Amino acid sequence: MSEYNPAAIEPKWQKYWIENKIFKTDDTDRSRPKYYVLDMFPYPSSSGLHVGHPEGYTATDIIARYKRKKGFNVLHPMGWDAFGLPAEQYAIKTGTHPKITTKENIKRFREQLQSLGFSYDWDREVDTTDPAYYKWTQWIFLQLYKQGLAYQSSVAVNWCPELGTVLANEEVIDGKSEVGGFPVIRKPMRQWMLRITAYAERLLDDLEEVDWPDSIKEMQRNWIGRSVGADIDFRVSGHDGTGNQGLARKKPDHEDVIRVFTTRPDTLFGATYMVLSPEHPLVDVITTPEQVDVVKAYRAGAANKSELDRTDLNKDKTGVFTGGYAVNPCTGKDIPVWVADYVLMTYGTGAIMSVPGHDERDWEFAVKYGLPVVEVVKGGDVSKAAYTDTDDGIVVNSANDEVSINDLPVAEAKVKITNWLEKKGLGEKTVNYKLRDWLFSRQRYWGEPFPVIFVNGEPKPMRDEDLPVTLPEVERYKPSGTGESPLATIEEWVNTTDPETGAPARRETNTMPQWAGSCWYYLRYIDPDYTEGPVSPEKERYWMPVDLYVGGAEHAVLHLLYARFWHKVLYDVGVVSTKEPFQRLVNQGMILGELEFTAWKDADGNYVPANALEPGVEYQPEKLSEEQIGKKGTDFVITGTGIVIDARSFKMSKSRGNVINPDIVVEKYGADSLRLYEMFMGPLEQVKPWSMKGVEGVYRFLKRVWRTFVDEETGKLRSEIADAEPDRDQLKIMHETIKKVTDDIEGHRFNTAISQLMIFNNEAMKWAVKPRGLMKTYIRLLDPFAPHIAEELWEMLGETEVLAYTEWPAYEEKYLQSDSMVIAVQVNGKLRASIEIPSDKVMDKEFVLAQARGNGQVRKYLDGVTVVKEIFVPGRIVNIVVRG
RNA sequence: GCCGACGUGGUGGAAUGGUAGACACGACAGACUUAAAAUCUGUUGGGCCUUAUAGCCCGUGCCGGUUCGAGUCCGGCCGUCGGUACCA
Repeated sequence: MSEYNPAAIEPKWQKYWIENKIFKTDDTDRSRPKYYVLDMFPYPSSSGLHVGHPEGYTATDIIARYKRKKGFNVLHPMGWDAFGLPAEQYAIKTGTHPKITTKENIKRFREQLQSLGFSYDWDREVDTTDPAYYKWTQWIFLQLYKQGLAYQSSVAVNWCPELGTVLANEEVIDGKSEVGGFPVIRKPMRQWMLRITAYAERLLDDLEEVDWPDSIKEMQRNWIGRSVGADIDFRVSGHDGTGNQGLARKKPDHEDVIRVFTTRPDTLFGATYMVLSPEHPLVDVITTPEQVDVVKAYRAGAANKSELDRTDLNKDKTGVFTGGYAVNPCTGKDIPVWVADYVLMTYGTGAIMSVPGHDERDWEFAVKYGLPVVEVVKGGDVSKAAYTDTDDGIVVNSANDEVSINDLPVAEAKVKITNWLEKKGLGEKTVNYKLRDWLFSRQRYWGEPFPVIFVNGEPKPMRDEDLPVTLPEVERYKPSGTGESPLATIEEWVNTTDPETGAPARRETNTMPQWAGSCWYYLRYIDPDYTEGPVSPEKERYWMPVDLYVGGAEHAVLHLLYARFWHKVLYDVGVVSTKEPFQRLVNQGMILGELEFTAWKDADGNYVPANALEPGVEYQPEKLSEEQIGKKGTDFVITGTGIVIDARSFKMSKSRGNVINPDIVVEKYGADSLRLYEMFMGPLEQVKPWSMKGVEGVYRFLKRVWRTFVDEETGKLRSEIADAEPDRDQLKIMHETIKKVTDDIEGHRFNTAISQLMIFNNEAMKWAVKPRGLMKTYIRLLDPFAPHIAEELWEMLGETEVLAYTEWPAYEEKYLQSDSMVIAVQVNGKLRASIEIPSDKVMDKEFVLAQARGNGQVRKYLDGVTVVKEIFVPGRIVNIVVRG
C-alpha cells in the first residue's frame, strides 16, 4: 500500500477491534476510577443512519477513547429503542411482522455504526423489544403501580381516527398528528396514567444537583411550571354556605362552594366575576333554568372542538352566563358566574376568579361581555388595558371591615390577604404545577404489554414470576377501529386465567408508549444479563451515575423528564443509589443541509427581491447555483442584478432532498474523515450546515498526515522518521499540541483540538528529521479522533500493542517557553508596534516599557505629548496613555 | 406573547477584557503535467497611500455606556433560530 486508502485500513481495524473484543469493559476491575459515557440510543428506522447520529456518537467516542488512555474504566454501550409506530405502520401496509422489520433495521444500524469505528462494548447491546429486556420494563411498571403511581382514568384524549390511536399531547402539533399530519379530536377513553405530578417538586429541586446546560434546566422548569398562589373558596350565592367552613377545605367540589386557584390573591377585591371550565362539575348546580339551554349548547360545542379549533379560537374568547352568582369573600358582593373554554379543567381547580383590571385574558373577556372592571392595583389605566405589573404596583380599593391591604406593594399584599383567608377558613397558600400526569397507554400492537389482568373487571397486577407478558403473534395489525389496540381482537390472548387463582381473566390490551423502554436503558447496559432485577446492586453502585450523556435537544424535556421520574421512583424502592441518573448532559446541535440559494418569482415570472416579498402572496422559488450569485452589502443577490435572494440552510428532510447519507461519505472519504469533519464543523452544541467541501478538507488533512509518515513511492515508513533527539522548536510545538488537544477534549471543543492537530502536521511535514518519539506521541493524540489511520500508522511505527490503552501524553510546562516573546505596544489603545523581548525580561516592567518607548514606530506618537499612564500586562501588551 | 440560544471575512468558524479573523473551505496567481485530476508554493476583511511584503484609516447586527483597552462586560433596540403557549 502506498497512498492513504481508508477503504483498506478501516475494515481491517474494525474487524480486529471486534474479534479481539478490544473495547469490552472490564467489569471485575474496581481499582480504577470509572467513567460512564452514554449516547441517546437510536430508533432503528428503515432509512438507516442519518449524519445527525454520528455527531454525538463521535463526540462520546472521542471522550471514551481519551478516558481509556487516561486510565479510566470506561463504560460505553449502544442499543436500540426499537418499539415505535413506523414499524407498526409498515406492518399494517405490508403484513410484515414488526419483529422482522425491527431485526433487519437493527442489523443495518449496527453495521453502519461499526463501519464508523465507534468503540462500543457490543456485548452490552440492549433492545427494548426483546422480552428479556421488556420483562424489566414491565417489572418497573409494577413498582410504580405498587407505589400508587399508576392508575386508570377515563380522560378526554387526543384521538386520531386516521392512525386509529390515541396520541400524547407532545405528539399533537397544531391540532394535527405529528406523524402524518392527520386531524385530532378529543375522545374520552380508559387510559393508564402515571402520577409524575407527585414528583414535580423533586424533579424541580434536583435540577440543582446536575451539571446540565442552563437552557435545558430552564426548559424543564418551565415544563413543570411551578406557581405559588392561593386556593380561595367562593360561596355560591343563594346557598347557605355551610360547606364554607373547614369542611370545604377537604371537599373542593362541595356544591356550595367554588374553589379557585390564583397567583394573585392580592387582587381578590377586584374579582368581579367568575369563570368555570365547561367540564366543571358545578356548572350543572349553578346554572339557572333560564340559562340551561344556552349553557348546555356551549358545553357541547366545547366538547366537540378539536385541538385545532381550540387553538384557532385563542384570539376570540367565548363564554356564556350561567345565571348563577357567587359571593366575593372580601367585598361580600354577588358576582356572576360564567362558563368559558379559556378556563381549562386540567389546570388548577378548573375555575377562576376573574380580575379584569389585572389579567389580560380576563380584561379581554370582560370588555367583550360588558362585565365590570375595577382597579385594585395602582399604576396603569384599567380602562385601556389590564395592569399586570407586580413589581411597582400598589394595592388600592382593597379593604373591608376586617382587613385592609391598601397601600401595600403586591408581594406584601399577597401574604397579608392569604393569612387573613387562612384565618377565616376561606383559602390557603397553594402550589400548582403545569405538569400533568403522564398518559401512559397507547392503542397499538408494537409496544410493551401491561403486566395487568382484569378479574371481574378489576385490575390485578401480575406477579414477578409471571413476567414477561409477551406479545402474541397476530395475523393483522390494523387497529380494531374502536380505538382499542389490535391486541383486543385476539381472543385467545385476551382471554386468560389468573395464574394465581385460575379464575377467568382478561388481559390489558393497551401497550406502553415508546418512552417506557428509554426510561431505564442506561441501567440495563450496566448489567444486561442480570436475571434477579433490572440491574445488580453492586454494579449499579459502581457505575452510576452516567458521567456524560450526549444527545439531541429534541429530548430536552420529555425523555429526560420521564427518565428522571422513573429513576427517582427506582431510588425510592431501593433499586438505584443515586437521586439523578445523568450527572452531565450535553446537547449536540442539529446538522442542517448544504447552504441553498433561492430566488423568488411572481406569477408573471419576474424576480422579486427576497426582502420585498409580500405576505399572503404566492411566489415560485428558484434554486440558484453558487456561480449565479454575488454579494451586495450584507445581502446575496443574483449576479449583476441587485435582486436580493435568500441564502440559508434547511433541516435535512426527504421531501427537500437534502439528506446526506453517511454511507456515501464513508465510501468516498472513509469513516475517519466523516468523524473528523463532524467534529471540525464547529462547536458540538451549535446548529451547523453540512458542506461536502468541508469533508474534502479534512480528507486532505488525513492524506497529508499519511504522507508525513509514509513514503508513497515505497509504501514504507519515511526515512526522515528516525531515533533522533527533538530540537527545541519541535518540542515546543509538540507540547503545545498536547496541551491544546487535552484541554480541548476536556472542554468538548473538538473543532479547535483538530485545528491544533492540523497545525502540528503542517509543521512536521517540513521537518527533515522527524524524531520517532514525537511522531508516536502525535499518533496517540490523533487516535480518539481518527482511530483507524492512527492504528495503522502505529503499527507501521513498529508497535505491537493496540493503541486503545496506551497512555495519554502529558505536556511539560518547560517546553512551552521560548527564548523571546512578542509584545504588542499600544498608544491610547491603538496598536502601534510589536516588539520582541527576551523571555527572561518579559516580567520586567521597566525594561519592557523602555523598549516600547524606544521603538521607532511608537516614538512618533509620543512626540510633543504627555504620558499620562502606562499599562503593563506581562507577556502580552503595554499601553501608553498620552494626552496633548 | 413568554422562555432560551445566537448575530465575526465570500463560507464553516478562532479569539482567559489585552495584536480580531487561528484552522479549514472557496477564490486568485504560480509550479508540476501533452492536458486534467492529485499534489506543492504564494496571496486572500474593506479602503487609502507607497518603490515597499513600510505606514495610515475603517471594520465583530444597530445605538449608547463602563474601561488605559470591548467581538468579549452593562443598558436599549433590530434580526435569525429553537422551545412553549388561554397554565389563572
